Amino acid sequence: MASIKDVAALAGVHRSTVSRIINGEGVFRSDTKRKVEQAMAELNYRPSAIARSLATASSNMTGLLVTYYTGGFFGQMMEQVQAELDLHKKFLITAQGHHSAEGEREAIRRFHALRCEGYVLNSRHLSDDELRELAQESTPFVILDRVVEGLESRCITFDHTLAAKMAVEHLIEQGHRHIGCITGPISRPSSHLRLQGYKEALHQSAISFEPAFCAEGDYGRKSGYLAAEQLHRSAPSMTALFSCSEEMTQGALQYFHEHNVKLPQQLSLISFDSIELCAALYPQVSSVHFPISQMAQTAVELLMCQLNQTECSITKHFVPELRLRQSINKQAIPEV
Amino acid sequence: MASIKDVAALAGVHRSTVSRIINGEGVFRSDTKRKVEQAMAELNYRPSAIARSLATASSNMTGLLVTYYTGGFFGQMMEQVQAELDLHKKFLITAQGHHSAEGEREAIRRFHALRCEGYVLNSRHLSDDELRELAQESTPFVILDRVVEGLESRCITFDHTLAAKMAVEHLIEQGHRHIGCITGPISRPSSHLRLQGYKEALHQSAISFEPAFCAEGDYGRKSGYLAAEQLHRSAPSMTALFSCSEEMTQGALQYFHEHNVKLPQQLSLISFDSIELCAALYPQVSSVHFPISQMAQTAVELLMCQLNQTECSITKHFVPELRLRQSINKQAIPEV
DNA sequence: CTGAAAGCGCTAACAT
DNA sequence: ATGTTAGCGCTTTCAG
Repeated sequence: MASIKDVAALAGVHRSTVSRIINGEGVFRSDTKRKVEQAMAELNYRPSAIARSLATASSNMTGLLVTYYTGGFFGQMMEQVQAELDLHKKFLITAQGHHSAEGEREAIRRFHALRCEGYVLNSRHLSDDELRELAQESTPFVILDRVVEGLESRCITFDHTLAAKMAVEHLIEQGHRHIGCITGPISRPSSHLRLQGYKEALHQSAISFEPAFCAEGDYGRKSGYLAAEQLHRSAPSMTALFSCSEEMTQGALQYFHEHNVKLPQQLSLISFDSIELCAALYPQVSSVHFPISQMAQTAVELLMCQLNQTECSITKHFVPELRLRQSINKQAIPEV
Repeated sequence: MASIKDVAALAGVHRSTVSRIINGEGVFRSDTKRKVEQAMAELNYRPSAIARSLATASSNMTGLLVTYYTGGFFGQMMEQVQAELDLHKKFLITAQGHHSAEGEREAIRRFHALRCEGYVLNSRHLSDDELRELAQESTPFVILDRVVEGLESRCITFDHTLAAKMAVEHLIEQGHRHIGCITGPISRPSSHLRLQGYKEALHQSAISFEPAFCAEGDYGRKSGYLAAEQLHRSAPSMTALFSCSEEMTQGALQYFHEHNVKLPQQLSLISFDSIELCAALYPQVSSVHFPISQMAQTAVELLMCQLNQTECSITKHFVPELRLRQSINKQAIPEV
């Protein structure tokens, strides 16, 4: 593999001249420039990003931690982060946390070994303390979709509670009073927040919270199917349902289809949605949109500001948006 | 950031000793080892993968080219490739080709700049010639899901034609004779191969090929919806349908749901499937499975063999497998 | 068993 | 406008 030395030799100039020409620093005699460019072409020379990193003490790499590569949600994140990094001519290094604190730690170790200049962390399992500790070190990072006390300036956040509340409020406005909920795993903070929003909406309309109207899933499709089954049994009077993830919604729809529950005639449905899967279901499902793409993009922008030490006043907090589709019916409000 | 020098100084030994201890090369006095390990811990030292790359002339990085990060298909590929590379303690560098030859070229340039030791290419737009040219250079690579003449030893392949043929044959065995097809974009080789299989199956049973029974999509969901609509009009006698991608199948199902076409009562359906999306649809859709995960894993194995110059006799060719689900009905075979 | 020295490919003062 | 020199953090002979 040709190195800068070979190019210099072939062009009959010094390495540093080649380096300068590559980086467009300074002014050169046009024939020197031509000779060098010719030599580079001839040797199919590409500067080694690695050697350059070492020399400049900057790797030009950014680490992105996601839980998995599969699933549209993480795909969106990677896509956006890559696009934004491309703009800044930075390399992307991805790693998976695999739903464990140790996995996430390992990912960060990898970024560190590669001397990434900054990280975008969609961390779900590192404790707030551990994250605060990490903030003591010199590598800047941004936390995507999580609020960590003391690290507010690095957090890109979304109001999960409000989102859930808006969804359920909408159901209530349509006249529904018997509203079920398929939650995520209760152990996960985001699930907790969403359940909270469900409860708040009910409370606000003086509808009592019934455990029989809740079923816990794991955000996965299969669990949505099972949760739908459970609710079908435990809450036969249910006329509307709020599902905390698009995958679970898909599973639930599968169950309802198999058991001849017609949407929206017999049951209205609204769902959390980040990757616009809800529009792909049939019937198309109304949703509250969780704008992970924009959040991911913003995360990179914020990180770049930190890297350049520039002040930037970016919106770091995102708000939900209702997207109404075919899955909701009005319910006659019962005479009291 | 602490360097090996700092560790050496703190431990009171030479850099090279530290290096040897890190890499477990040679034998050391136990107290030297202890001192060094203590110093490393104290400084939170991690060797720089970059400096190491430069010194050893091996980056330990592998490049993976995919078209996009989104979409379950590419997610699967990345997931498997990462898993396999983890086993070999290699770093993964991903890049997107964005459905253009120039995009794919740019991705490879990036790998080259990073001095990746090898590439896994899911290339769709580079010409065979360009790939053969690339093979002249010193970096080994493996081509995932494509056959390139002259590069057979580097290709991990799948029999798309046979897959399509098996799917349609199954429909025919169930008594269907009026079978539609939603194809991928005709310009893409894989689409062409699948359409070929459809035609072969028909031909083999003496069913004539009718253009009105084919609609072209772009492998995306929306296009599946539109194709279903088109076929619904142009081929009203159709009793069974073969869809060339799972996303298009999802779109088609959406259309049929909206237009009250019952599956499998009024229409039987079979689909290509790689990420097991078909089992998530309702009704669950029968499919021919395209084992992209295993192929991706195998691609890395093959690449590692090439890197280590070891002979390995891996199965490079994969075959389709039928997965029967709820979407197919028997059709009474008409009396002739 | 450990130290000394050279070098990987590049950049960045400092000269001239 | 270009050459000289040193050095980034690590590995790898070669000594001893």
